[in-house]
Amino acid sequence: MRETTDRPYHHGDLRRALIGTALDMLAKDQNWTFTLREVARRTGVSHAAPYKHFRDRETLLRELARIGFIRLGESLTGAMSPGLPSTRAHFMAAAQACIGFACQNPGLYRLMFSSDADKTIDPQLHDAAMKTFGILLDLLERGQRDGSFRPVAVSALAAAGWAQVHGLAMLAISNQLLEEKVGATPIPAALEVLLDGMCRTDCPVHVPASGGHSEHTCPTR
Amino acid sequence: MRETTDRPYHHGDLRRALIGTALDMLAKDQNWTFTLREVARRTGVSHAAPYKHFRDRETLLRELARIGFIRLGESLTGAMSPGLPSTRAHFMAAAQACIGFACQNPGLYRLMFSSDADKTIDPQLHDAAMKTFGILLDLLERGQRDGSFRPVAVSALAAAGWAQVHGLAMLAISNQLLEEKVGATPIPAALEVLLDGMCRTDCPVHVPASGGHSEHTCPTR
DNA sequence: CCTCCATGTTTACAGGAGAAACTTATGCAG
DNA sequence: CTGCATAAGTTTCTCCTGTAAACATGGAGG
Repeated sequence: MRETTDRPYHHGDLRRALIGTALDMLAKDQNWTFTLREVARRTGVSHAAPYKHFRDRETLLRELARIGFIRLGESLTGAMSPGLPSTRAHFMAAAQACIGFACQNPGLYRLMFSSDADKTIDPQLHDAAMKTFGILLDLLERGQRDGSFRPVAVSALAAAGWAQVHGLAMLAISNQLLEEKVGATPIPAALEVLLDGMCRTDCPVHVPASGGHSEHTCPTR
Repeated sequence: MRETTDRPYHHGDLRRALIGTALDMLAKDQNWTFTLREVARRTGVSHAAPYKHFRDRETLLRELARIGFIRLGESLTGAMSPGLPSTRAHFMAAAQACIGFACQNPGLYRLMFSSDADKTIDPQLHDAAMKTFGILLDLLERGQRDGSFRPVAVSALAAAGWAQVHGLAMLAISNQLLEEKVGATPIPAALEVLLDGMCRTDCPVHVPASGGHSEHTCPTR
């Protein structure tokens, strides 16, 4: 990469360079509040140059989000090493990887799930998000096949697992998981509670088929 | 309230009026991207007038977040009518109320949990957030006392429940709960799964003792 | 060699944050 | 009642952003 040396008027691959700069800034900031002009500045081009590659600021943001989903997917698959003892352990590893990704890339993570990254506008972004979500679905279906997870609708498990992980991630990066509220190790603790609800036991609980939830008999201690 | 009639130079209660206008805008927008000038404009004062009441834009945002926590708390207590059959049902009602609050006030909800509403800066905001969180804690402790919830560390239940509800809320207001991903009724379905993990059964599962396994320190900015 | 065109740059404009200086009403001392 | 200190609003200013339009440059194809 020739960076500060020549600058031959035509950058060569400005699009990629802008994305790289923006990702760098996003990797440290919280709020993806970076300004397009500063991205251009740090990339060493004029403030209007980015408009030759992205129609507007939001188009760049969506592209960043798309890359974020791809990277998150890589983190997830990387975390689920086949050596783990159970599907439950796989879920745990994937969940922690997802939260770890969020903590290491708070701005990017927030962007990915913000309404600025509107998936109804950009089909490629939508595809990337769906593909990453598919990793979770695959894991859940595998867990149901091997008897680890309860035989409820897989979409229910997906909603629960996703919401839990996303919620922990968002709370973590917003610094809301204060010890006075949720203890010293809230993330594994919360995940264990959820997994207790997802995992099969020898006394299966009700099936949340439609609206009504059946009565729970809680034996006295 | 004399609003558009006289305008006697001194508004009378501009601070409250600004907050009201901002809340109105927040109640409809998604992104609390409102500009301070527009708040002033809609309130009918000059663009610099707000600075007599709020040091800067973020100070106003924190005040809005504080009010949001108070209102959310009212929603929660209002939802837990004493007629409900079980503590589990109380939790379910409170969770749905919280998510409903978020869906009706997406901008405000997002603001409340964003890093723009930095609770380490404003003690009053911190207090309001803690007070609302206390409603959840009380519910969980009550549930443990009456035998509904498992006798694990209450902070684990709190982390799990909070993350689940917050995650569902954030996903819902970001329009991420697409049916193709999580089914038609993801919110009750996910909550039931979690509650199965929180509630006591005749075969209690393991205890996630506080000797946490993995490290997840999130760097604060 | 000349000309086209993608990719740069400069210039221009509307709008926002916030600071400083100015204006108006109000309350209080005498 | 007079006169001023002060809180609260207004005007004006500077610096910044997004984005459009006009202009420049240099490599590719005739």
